[in-house]
Amino acid sequence: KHINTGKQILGPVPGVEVGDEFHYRIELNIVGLHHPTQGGIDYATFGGKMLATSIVASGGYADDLHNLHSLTYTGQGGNVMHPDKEPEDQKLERGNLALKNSMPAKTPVRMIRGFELPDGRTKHYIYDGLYLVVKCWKEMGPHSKLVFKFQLDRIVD
Amino acid sequence: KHINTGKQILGPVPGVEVGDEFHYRIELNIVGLHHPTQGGIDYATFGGKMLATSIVASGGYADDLHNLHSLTYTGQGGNVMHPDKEPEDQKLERGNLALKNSMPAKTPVRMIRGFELPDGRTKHYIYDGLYLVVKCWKEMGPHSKLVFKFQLDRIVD
DNA sequence: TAGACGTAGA
DNA sequence: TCTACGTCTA
Repeated sequence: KHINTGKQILGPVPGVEVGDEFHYRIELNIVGLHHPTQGGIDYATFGGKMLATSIVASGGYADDLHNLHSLTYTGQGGNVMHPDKEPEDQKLERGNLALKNSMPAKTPVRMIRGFELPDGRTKHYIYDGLYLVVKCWKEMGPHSKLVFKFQLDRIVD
Repeated sequence: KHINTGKQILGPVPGVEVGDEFHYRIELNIVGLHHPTQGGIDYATFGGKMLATSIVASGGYADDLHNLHSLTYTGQGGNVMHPDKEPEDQKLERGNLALKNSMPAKTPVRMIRGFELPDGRTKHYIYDGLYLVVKCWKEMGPHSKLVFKFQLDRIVD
């Protein structure tokens, strides 16, 4: 199997097929599918432009899984994951900025879906192929703070 | 290689040899050497008595590595690892209690040593064999709070 | 539900 | 130095 070179790439990762299953986030890093061990959005700069390379949708945020080929992904930040901290507006930076740039650039984003096993406590991850960001907008979250939303549709050959 | 059955055992783990090297804490869990993914002291109840099964010495606390066959291990708790929180006396509970019980019980404790690679940021782990708790005491830590100390010596055949 | 000698990347 | 859709056990 392909071993992560540390270099960021857009599109498919050699040696990883759609449907491949992983047990831990660190495995996604090792094979080069998705580098952050906790962060949901991976990105890098290509030709001076920050673009998203992959996202993990594992239920941490209020994503909307329309069907097997389209979903709405929630941006990061704003203390959404920290109920004890003060909620804030999400900012157009880091992963959020990268996902926004990926829309006009029409660059592919690797999708990894996290899911709970029947035991109800173990989580696994499946590589679900390439998607495009087709829409992005801001909306009011449950705490009356701004949250970014990104619609991604599967790339159909 | 042996796969973790979830069951706690005292002494050697089948399939793991002294000197075996691991890249991640989760690997120690998978092979059954040491179950907590962050905690330094693993323990379980055997015949109604809580005993330590393994410890990881990776530099997080102020341990004292006398030589390759003996070291002083610092107990857990007291917010030692949380410089932003208020320091407290460590309590004789959980891992600390298990290590204390292991001394009169003379039961073996698996030792895993963590060390930084030459790159100065990556950490690996080596299984260093079986030790006995030969001494335990309390002392005043740098914040004038009580800290537990445990001296462990390698079991020599 | 919360604590724990975690990890990688910006 | 800090953030991040972690991961395990009690």
